[in-house]
Amino acid sequence: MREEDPNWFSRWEEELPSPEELMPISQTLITPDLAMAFDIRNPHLNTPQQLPQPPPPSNPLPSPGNPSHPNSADFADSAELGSGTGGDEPARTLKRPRLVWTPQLHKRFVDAVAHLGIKNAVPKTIMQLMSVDGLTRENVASHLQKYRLYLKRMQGLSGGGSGGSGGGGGGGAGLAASADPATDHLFASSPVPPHFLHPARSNSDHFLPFVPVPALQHHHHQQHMAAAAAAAAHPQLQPQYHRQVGHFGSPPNGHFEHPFLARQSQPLHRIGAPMHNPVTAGYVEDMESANAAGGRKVLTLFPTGDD
DNA sequence: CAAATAATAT
DNA sequence: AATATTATTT
Repeated sequence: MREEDPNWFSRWEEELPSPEELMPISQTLITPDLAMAFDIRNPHLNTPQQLPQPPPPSNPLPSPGNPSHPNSADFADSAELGSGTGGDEPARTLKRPRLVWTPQLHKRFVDAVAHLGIKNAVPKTIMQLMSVDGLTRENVASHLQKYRLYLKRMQGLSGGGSGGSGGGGGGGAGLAASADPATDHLFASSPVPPHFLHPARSNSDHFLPFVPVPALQHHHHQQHMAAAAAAAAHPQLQPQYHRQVGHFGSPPNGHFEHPFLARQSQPLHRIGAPMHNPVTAGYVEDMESANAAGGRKVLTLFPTGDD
């Protein structure tokens, strides 16, 4: 029932409404310059095939790496924003879009945590190991907080079973049984390493996990979200995308620079990670566990084949 | 002081 | 409910 159209990719933009269709409102409300600066475009261009992955909030290009579209420049002539308020430094109060934790992203998250061990699994380290462009420490921290609650919740109802859902949707994944559909969601989609649930005792914690974070470089290559999104979402098809880097650091002011963060490359494999427990290896590393793990049809990504 | 965690806000 | 943001602790 799925019309296989491997070419949809080459014409995905054809289905999109014309720029003029979705542009007017934004510029009516705010100045065009500002609109452009924020890259305000259609908030709901969400056909059955869109990229729900806004992790790279940097400067999403209005047009993908498809030079076949002459109108990509459009209003992008951009001179400089003399936006009344004496705009100058890029240190504007920019707000990056909410990060959406897709199953794939979460998978990477869990992988990182698993490899680090509960003890070393702190936001900063996790973030570094994930090596996902645009991911901030706060993003991870927030997610981690919720993830911990999730783990706790499960510990609470371990064993009890007591009728009810039990195996959830008949998943049979063999791993953590979900309490109920309303309680898990994302978390249920990724296999939770067993040792997460119990105080992994016999575990000679290792030394530093060695975080090979390449030095920050000052490049401002434009890479649209699709790349990063697809990359983060498709660890399997992970091509070595470029690593665009903004500047990140700690200004003497204690203020953050603009949110143009970037870090990438470095496929999370077995680095100097504490992965030795036979039982631990029960979970998969890089595959569509989200889908395979129990017939759960997650994947918020585009219809890359089936659903 | 930076980072982590807890608490709270959107 | 899912993330962000702030407050408090380490």
